[in-house]
Amino acid sequence: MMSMNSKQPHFAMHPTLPEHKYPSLHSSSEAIRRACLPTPPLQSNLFASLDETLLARAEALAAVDIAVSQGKSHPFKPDATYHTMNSVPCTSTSTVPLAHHHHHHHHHQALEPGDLLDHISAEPTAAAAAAAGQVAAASAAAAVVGAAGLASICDSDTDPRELEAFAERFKQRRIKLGVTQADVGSALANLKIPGVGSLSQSTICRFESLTLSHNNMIALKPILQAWLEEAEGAQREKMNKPELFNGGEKKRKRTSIAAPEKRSLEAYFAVQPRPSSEKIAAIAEKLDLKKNVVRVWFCNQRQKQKRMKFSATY
DNA sequence: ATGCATGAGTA
DNA sequence: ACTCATGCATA
Repeated sequence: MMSMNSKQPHFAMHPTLPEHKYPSLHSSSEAIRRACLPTPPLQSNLFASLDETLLARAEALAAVDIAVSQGKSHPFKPDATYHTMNSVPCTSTSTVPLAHHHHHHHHHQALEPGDLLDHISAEPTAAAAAAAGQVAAASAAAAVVGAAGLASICDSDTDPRELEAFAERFKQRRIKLGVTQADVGSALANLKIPGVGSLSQSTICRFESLTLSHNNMIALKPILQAWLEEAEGAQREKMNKPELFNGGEKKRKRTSIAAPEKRSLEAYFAVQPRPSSEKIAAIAEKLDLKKNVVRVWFCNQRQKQKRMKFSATY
């Protein structure tokens, strides 16, 4: 008696449609993103296997940053770390979500010191490359689709421009309907689309602002499009009631990493986006943060790099 | 709107 | 132990 109300079997791309699957959506798109990204001038560890060097350097950078910013603004640091560390292993916050699945190829986890490349010359058109590599997606309407159909869907649905345009239209029309992002999220469950449950306000917001991965945008588009059409079609109906109240559940406390620590983390990240477990531990200790907090921070940071908005995918 | 977190699926 | 899709909590 604690979690069973909220969301249920989330939409999972297309668990009910075994017919199509993304060929190699990930690998290709990911590779493209990396190739197109500004690629920060890191890899400074061609010989430096010394963690200390990196750490020190990163810290130095952070220090400089701090000094500069505060040198003309505040006579002293705003506030030290005040992160609410609740050692409680949120195991009770089980929200029973998703049931997705994906598959990528491989990505070297251990970046060996001596890694070159990273400076791939920009490919002709990211869009073209993406279209070529990503011959998939389309969950809702993907029912049958012949060769021709597939081709067309491919093109229009994977094009970042189209996605951006759709996101814009979506928001516009959503507002026109006088519906909030949260409303949309919960209303999705009413669509009764196999494998599609409700989504949070967060996700709808991120869709509209393109702060989701390219693949995620592609997967969500048909679903939101379907909702939009439904909603506009029955523009007279009354929305559902999100009657959601909590019966004394354990609230999750969000950890807050103070600005100074955050700057340090960013400095480390610039040098080594994928620190080893040991380095993470070292960083955690230096910043007086829990190791897990640091680990998660890096994970989230990596995800951010892949979001549409900032990925130079186009 | 966004930061930190969870968990399924992988490798 | 990572990636990816998502979400709760919060600014």
